[in-house]
Amino acid sequence: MKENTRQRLIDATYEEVYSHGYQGAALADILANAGVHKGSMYHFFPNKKEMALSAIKEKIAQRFATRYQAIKESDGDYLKQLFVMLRDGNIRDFKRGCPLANLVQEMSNIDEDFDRTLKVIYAQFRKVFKSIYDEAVRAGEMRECDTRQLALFSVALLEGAILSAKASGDSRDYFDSVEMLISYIESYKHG
Amino acid sequence: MKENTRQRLIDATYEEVYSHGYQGAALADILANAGVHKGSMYHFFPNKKEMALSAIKEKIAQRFATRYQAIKESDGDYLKQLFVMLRDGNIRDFKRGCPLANLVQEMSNIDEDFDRTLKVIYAQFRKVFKSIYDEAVRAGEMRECDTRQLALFSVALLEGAILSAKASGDSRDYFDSVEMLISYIESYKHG
DNA sequence: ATACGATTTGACCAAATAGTCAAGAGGGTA
DNA sequence: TACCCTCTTGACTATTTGGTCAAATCGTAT
Repeated sequence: MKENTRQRLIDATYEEVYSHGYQGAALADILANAGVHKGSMYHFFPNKKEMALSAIKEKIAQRFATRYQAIKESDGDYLKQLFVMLRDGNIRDFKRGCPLANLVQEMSNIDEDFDRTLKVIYAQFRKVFKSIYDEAVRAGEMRECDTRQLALFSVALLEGAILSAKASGDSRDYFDSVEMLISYIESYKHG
Repeated sequence: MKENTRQRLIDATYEEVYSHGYQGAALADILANAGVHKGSMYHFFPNKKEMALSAIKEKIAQRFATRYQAIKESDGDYLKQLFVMLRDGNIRDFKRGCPLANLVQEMSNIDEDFDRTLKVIYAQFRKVFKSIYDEAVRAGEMRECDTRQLALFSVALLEGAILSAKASGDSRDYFDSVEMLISYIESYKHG
């Protein structure tokens, strides 16, 4: 039962924070959705902030890692797989945007602990992209280039594309942006 | 005195919301910074939300409009001017990020009134970019292309670049991203 | 069965929050 | 001077917030 309760809290916290931001996340709602009482929550976490940080670390980091790590660790067609993933609208929630970007925008300049935590996750995110490009270069799918820069550019555009769709309320803005990114990356293909 | 008070409230609200987000903006702090008493504020605005929406409209919209409008309405070297602006780090606050993006991320999926207001500003933003590219095409600075798409791509990357710098705490991420965008746009130059 | 640490319960608290309001100050006009 | 409308003052309220705590319960090992 112990791990169950803790996990329900993590899940509910992640959802609440994703939907309303950290500052807008009401502890009462988290508890109601998790079906956990207040005192019980304070048995597992010292306060709201630590619980939110745990939820972020465990949910977002893991999500990014598994999603892109799979591509990196496959045995070929790295770029093709990356493009499939970028084009997949089903893994995105355009209404709510990017969980990581939302939190960076809201919290990075407000709270040091959030800042530290988000820095790590964001760096991981970029690193995974770089790794995929490194593999692609090694496999001869694209020519030698500054993969770190390309990863930065890709992540920036990806985040901007998600933001555009959220701002306009039109998911086509995401797909159009991503399509342009893909054709840009394709210009790095062998040739 | 009347307009003075109102303007101080708008300015202080904008700063507070920019720094802490709307949900984290404390009315008490806004009032203290503006040097205005509570009842006085409620004479000018019906509530906190309307005051914030007014601040957003008046400050952000105007800011974007004037900043980019000037380029659009100049008489040549459109791309060159745009690049100068993009490269200008002095007009950016990398710690706090983009005032528009911050609010979109925080509020678009939470509150309809914010959503409507931000949609308008974001559309304006993209439209100004498109207009600059249209002028550049007309002036023969770049070849015919889908300027709407190019504007979308540019704005997405710009917002992503600002986010990257905020997330990593390193403004070079912004400059590097923007440099890549510029060289991409230059590939549209006549030839 | 008993004991004991890990969990759960829900009432309670202090602080902060946005918003209200009645009284008054100020300045212009008749 | 008297009037009136705009604006200001600051005390007050209702509500929500995150957080505390002591007592009850559960689960398991002895």
